Amino acid sequence: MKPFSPPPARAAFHSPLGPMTLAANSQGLCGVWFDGQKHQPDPQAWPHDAAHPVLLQTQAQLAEYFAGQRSVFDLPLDLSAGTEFQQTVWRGLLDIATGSTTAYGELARRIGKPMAVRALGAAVGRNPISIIVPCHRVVGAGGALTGYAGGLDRKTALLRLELPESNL
Amino acid sequence: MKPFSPPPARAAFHSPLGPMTLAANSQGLCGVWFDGQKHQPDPQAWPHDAAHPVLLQTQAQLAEYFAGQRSVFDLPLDLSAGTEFQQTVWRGLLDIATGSTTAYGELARRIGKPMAVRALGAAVGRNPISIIVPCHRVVGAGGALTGYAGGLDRKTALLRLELPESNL
DNA sequence: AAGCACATGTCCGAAAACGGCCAGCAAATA
DNA sequence: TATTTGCTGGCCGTTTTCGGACATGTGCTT
Repeated sequence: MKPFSPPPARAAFHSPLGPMTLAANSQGLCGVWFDGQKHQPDPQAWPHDAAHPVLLQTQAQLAEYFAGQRSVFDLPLDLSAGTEFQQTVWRGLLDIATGSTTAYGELARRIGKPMAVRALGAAVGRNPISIIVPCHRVVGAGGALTGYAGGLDRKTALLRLELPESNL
Repeated sequence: MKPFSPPPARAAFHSPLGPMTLAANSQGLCGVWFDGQKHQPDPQAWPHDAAHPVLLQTQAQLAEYFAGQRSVFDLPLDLSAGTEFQQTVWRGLLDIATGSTTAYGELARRIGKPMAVRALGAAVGRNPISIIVPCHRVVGAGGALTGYAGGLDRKTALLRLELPESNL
């Protein structure tokens, strides 16, 4: 049986790219998903709690982000749901600045596992905290947008939002 | 991810048959193990809480039981850790009166799964709440004490305690 | 230029192994 | 003959094991 972990809570967020679900526990924000995206856990799994402080902050900062008025998030995050490798990858994602992109291979090198490129791809795909842990900023070696759990359309839209003058 | 489940707590109990560990959550008692027995989860997994009301009641009732002054337990139980089949089996165990025994095959018939005798044996062996869910009262078809997660010695001792005039 | 093999960690489904059994025989006792 | 003792095979839920598939990139072969 697993060690004790505090009760989580859930709230909704309506983004320009569709409805989303947010999740948090006492450690911090632990989930941000586009409803219906790949690998999303059952949203009913946690009790709804519109008053959770972290969820309120998240809603506010996401709204600013989509309005083009925020490029850095300031929120407590809980990534402990992932394996050690996954957490390493996800923390690596946090170092990719808004407006820039990084290739899978480059990121693999950066976390010290240059050979685990493909495994890294899988880990990126399971990132539980969309947008805030910016998995959408990882692209193929040639610059191609190779995949996104929320759908390539959304990946394109997010990058376009971050780089208005780009030619996506 | 699993549905929300409240924080558990743990306490110790010193029985005449050796040290034990008790565990409870807000739903009720969820574990009673002889320390070191088979299938016991890591005792450190939960925080120690000597003041938990259910644990206190359990300690009191177990003490009375070992003193020969209690044959029926009155405690809230949480069996939800098991699969559906296991829970059915465990609930079946609760119907075996103190001082009596039942064969594996008989119990299988009683829960409506006469063919699942062997699967039932496995489920009985994983009973998380020793003594109070009386898995020690299940014996082989010929009356032999075929197995016990806490060791056959303890099984014998428990039955002898419940049936002083028996010839075990 | 296009195709293939390989490296890596995790998840998921399928398949196989494993029991706290028991009844039916066969063979070994008395 | 009348009891034991021992092996065999089938029962079924759970656990364990195993084999692919992946949000890729490099290097070597056609």
